[in-house]
Amino acid sequence: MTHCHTYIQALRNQGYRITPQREMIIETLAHGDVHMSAEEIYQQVLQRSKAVNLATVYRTLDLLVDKGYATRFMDSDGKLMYATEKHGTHLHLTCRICGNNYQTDANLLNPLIRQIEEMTGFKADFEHIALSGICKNCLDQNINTLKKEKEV
Amino acid sequence: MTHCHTYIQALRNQGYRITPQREMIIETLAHGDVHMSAEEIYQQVLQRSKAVNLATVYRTLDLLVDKGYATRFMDSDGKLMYATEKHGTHLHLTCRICGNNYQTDANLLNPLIRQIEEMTGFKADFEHIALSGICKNCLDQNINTLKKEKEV
DNA sequence: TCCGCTATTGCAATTATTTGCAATAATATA
DNA sequence: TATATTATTGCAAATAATTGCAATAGCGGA
Ligand SMILES: [Mn+2]
Ligand SMILES: [Mn+2]
Ligand SMILES: [Zn+2]
Ligand SMILES: [Zn+2]
Repeated sequence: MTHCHTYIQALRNQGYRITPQREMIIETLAHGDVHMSAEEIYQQVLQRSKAVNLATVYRTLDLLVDKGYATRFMDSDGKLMYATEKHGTHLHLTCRICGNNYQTDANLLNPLIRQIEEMTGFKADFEHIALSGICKNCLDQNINTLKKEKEV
Repeated sequence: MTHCHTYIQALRNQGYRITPQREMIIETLAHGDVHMSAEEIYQQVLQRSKAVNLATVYRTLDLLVDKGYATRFMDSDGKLMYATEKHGTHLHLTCRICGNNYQTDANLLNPLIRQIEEMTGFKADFEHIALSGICKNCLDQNINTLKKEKEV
């Protein structure tokens, strides 16, 4: 019993109809790579059945994101990527200089999420977040350049 | 001397050419609403001069984001929005149920950013972040429904 | 099992964003 | 100020993502 069945069951309980398209799309995302684009999911589902449409993939992904079962973020090429939260939470650090992507323990977010809840009552999902900044390598290499920029 | 001149000057110092298009686009974003779409900026710049192209707006906004002078996020309609960091840092909380958008003191992020830097050396920008979750209102109203979902 | 209701799909059209390329214009240099 | 260099622009085409609508098919009830 894998987690994609949890999502499917939860959707059914909320009154959503379970179509073969939705099942295949959810299974593909849940069992595939951590991050997948709509197009990648579409191509994989196509190999199983001709009865899918890219628009349906987008709509199903939207539904999953709405429900909080998946997260969406924009990769460095500007394309939207999706991941189920069951693949583990993410904290992406993207370097503005070299473009490298670092992943960090998402537990770092726990205190932030707890504090937001205490202060505002808002219960933030413990999910994928992407922060941009400058990585250690680039900081070291560009320390002089950066100093000059700051002086402006 | 407004902050848009700071960005323009910084770009010049880095060897970027300062064109009237770039000036107008940067001024418009820096002096306009906190969040603006590329299309909105384009329309405002058009009123000043016919010599702008939407593609140039997108390219200039990309440059600002790359340099860390502006941030980009996707609004609830799926459109990309831009804001200069000089408009103040943001912490958006978007409710998955009612769709409302709450803004919170971005200083909440300070400890997280500090901890990331200590652990990884990555210097995250102190910038616009959007978290999704469920707001207090919706939590209260839907507490039973949510409980049921969890049991699945 | 069949039927009716209506959510969901596929398709095509629309909108949003990106990109290649030739023309233009910003800057450095003389 | 005139010239050379090359980054930037505008345009049009490509790609990514969304949406309206008629056809289809889940699912609950007879
Ligand atoms: Mn991720
Ligand atoms: Mn913002
Ligand atoms: Zn880097
Ligand atoms: Zn809400």
